[in-house]
Amino acid sequence: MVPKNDLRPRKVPTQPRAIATVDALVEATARILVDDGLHGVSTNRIAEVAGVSVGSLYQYFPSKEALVMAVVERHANNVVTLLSDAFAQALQEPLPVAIDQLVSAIVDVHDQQPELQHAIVSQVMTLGVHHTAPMHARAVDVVHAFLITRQEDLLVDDCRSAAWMLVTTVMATLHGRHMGVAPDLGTTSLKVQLTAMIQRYLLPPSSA
Amino acid sequence: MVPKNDLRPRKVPTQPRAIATVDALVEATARILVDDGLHGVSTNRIAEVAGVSVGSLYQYFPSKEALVMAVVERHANNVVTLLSDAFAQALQEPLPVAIDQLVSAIVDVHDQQPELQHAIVSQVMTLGVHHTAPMHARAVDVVHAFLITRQEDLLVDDCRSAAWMLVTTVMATLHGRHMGVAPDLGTTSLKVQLTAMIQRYLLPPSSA
Amino acid sequence: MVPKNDLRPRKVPTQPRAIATVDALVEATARILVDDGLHGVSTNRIAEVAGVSVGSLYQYFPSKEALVMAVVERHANNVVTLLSDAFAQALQEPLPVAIDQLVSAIVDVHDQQPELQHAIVSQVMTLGVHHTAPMHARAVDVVHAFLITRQEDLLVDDCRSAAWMLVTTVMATLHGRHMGVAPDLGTTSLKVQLTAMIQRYLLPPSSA
Amino acid sequence: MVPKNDLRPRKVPTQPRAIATVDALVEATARILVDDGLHGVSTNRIAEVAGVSVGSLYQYFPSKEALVMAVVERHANNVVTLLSDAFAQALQEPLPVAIDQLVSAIVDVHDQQPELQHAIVSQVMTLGVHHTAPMHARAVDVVHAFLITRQEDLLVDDCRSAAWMLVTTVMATLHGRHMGVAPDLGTTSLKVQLTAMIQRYLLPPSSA
DNA sequence: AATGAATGAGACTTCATTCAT
DNA sequence: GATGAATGAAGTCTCATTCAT
Repeated sequence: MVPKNDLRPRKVPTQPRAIATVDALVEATARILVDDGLHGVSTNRIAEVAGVSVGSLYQYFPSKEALVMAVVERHANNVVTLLSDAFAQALQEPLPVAIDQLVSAIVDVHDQQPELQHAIVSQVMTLGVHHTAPMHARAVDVVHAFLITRQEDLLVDDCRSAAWMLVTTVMATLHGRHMGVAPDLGTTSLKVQLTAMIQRYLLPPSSA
Repeated sequence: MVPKNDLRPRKVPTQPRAIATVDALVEATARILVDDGLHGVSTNRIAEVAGVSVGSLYQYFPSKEALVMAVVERHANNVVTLLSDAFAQALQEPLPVAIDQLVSAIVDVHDQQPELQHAIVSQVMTLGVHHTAPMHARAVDVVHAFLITRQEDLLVDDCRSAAWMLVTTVMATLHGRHMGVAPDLGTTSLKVQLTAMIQRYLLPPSSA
Repeated sequence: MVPKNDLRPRKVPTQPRAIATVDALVEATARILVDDGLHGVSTNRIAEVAGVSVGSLYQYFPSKEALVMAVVERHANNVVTLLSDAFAQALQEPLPVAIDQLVSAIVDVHDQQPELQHAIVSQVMTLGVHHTAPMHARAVDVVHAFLITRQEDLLVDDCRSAAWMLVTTVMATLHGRHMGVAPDLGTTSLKVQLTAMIQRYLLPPSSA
Repeated sequence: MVPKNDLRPRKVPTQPRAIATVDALVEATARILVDDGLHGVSTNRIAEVAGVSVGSLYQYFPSKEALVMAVVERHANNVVTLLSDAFAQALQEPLPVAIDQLVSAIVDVHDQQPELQHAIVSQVMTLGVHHTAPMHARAVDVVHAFLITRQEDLLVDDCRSAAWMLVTTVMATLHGRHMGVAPDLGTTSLKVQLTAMIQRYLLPPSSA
């Protein structure tokens, strides 16, 4: 596809005024992404919504893609922060409980800002998967590490494949919910189904 | 998001030459989609690649989006056609075998034109989910119908939710493969994992 | 400096309407160049002056530089055409007369469109010498060829250096005239001085 | 062309720190001019290269053009300083020797900073000749004065025209050298040719 | 005096779409 | 029917300049 140039911010603001500007820009980008999709994102529009001039935008971001990336990263950091507790606790629990708790936590986290969540997933791929793939890979690594520590209790032998399957599946169902696709499982229902699927996939029948 | 105007073709070509033109246009659109992503798709470019004038393009399609939609539909039809046999046969088999065969068939079908497959999934969502959602719904319906006929053999009680879970999961894993995400399961491995997951999800332990 | 991308026209117009458009564009560019200098040349302005839309401009030229280049080339062709006669005739004459005639012809040619002439020389260099250098080189070659055929009558031994000196000198004086520099030699005066300088430079005292 | 507003520096720095700032700014401008041409010169860039803030730049210079002008003037002063000795001495010598010495001195001086020299000549004209013309005129005046004192030994009658011819010719050949135009005379060769041309132009055959 | 954040006009360029031939 | 020249709104991005701190 297109080997996108450089999506890193141009400079990190230190003065409070500048920080506010950058914040407003990222915020505005997220808003537009949610309201109108990637299609509605334009540098002029972002600047306008942020109440800032285009010039300021380009002082901190090299392109509109960089701003979208900033939104993605900010969101990813939120998610990671929110999940770290759940992971820490799950390590202490017996597997069936751990799975239950983790699924629940993940679903809850993604219900925080569902529209942004969905916008990111459905729109950002267009910019080239290359930029979101690392996050997916990171998630796979985390799950993989978790599975290995419990391998003796699991039905699966290939932990890596299993980790990949789990991450992919969980992600997909989370995002699928907001696609307006019937029958649009409710939060509870989704938790139940996901937990069931994962427990049966990972654990021997007796322990579930 | 954006309530897209009208994406249906403007008129159905009857003369052979006209049919060839329309074909070339859709083909060209697919090619560009695969090679450069949605970003590279422009009406002028399509016309050029198709070896046709822009004017002709607008004689048959009201907009660029309509052409992309035509690509999607053509692909969907291909998939449906290829799968119908597998489904017909699976109905005759005992459930575990049926699942095995269906998973295998679906994976194989999606391996037919993986780049186009991926391009469609990763790029087309931007145009608004509204247009791809119906296909997803259709798939859910088919699976739902299938599950209901076998309900007594299944572990699940809510067939609708289960159908949704299955379609979403299968789709996600199929598409995930082409995202360059580690560890990139091979065809066989994917079939094994998917079959395992689904069988355990649907069937009581004894029958698997 | 800057390795300018590609300054060649995008496509050659064949339809009369298109030819008129391209003509108007080049003409407009020349006008602006003369009136306001390179500084005043902008694609929007060119299109406006040409009575054409910007889109049309970009249909035929990849950039504003390409248009400036087209102006330069058109002018160069004019000059070459106008001079070829003079050169043909000068070959028949004894050297002092030939020099006289050639100098006279060149000065006259450059007096045709002095402002354009000046604009080109004073403005176009900024775009990188690379693009005008070939013309200079061509001129040097022509003069070199001429000198060699008469070498036995000349005072100079290094014809190549002499050719370079002559071209450079003649060019400079021609362009210097329009720079508003005192005392701004008149046409006749310039011819006299140039002829004198060149004849004494090239010919032994007796033959001048 | 464009009647440029006011290119004089805004205020003369007196404090050492301020002097250093101004110096750095002019120096930076020259560097950029040489490296990237006028095209690369922007106030922000100048400030950055000079290690100074844009604000400071505007404290001393009213515009970007003013800075470029400062570069030109600084260079011109250098040249004048370096040449004054040569001129003083040349006045004592017999004409052929004087010409020889002067040509040699001028060529040497221009070989000092050839890139800056070339950058100034090829780039600065775009800003409007008006600003460089005075320097040319001053040069013509100096040469004119010189010629008049020796008029009885010269072949020429119109000293003013001759002075103009000489300055224009010498300048052109000096600058032409750096234009990458074949055959790119070497320093010695250029001196020889220039001396020859000028001596024969100015002096009667017997005295050369 | 110096800083550097902010501004915004304006330059460049593309591309969906129309329409005369 | 087909063609492709023409259009111009809209988007991207830069850069000279100001001004509050």
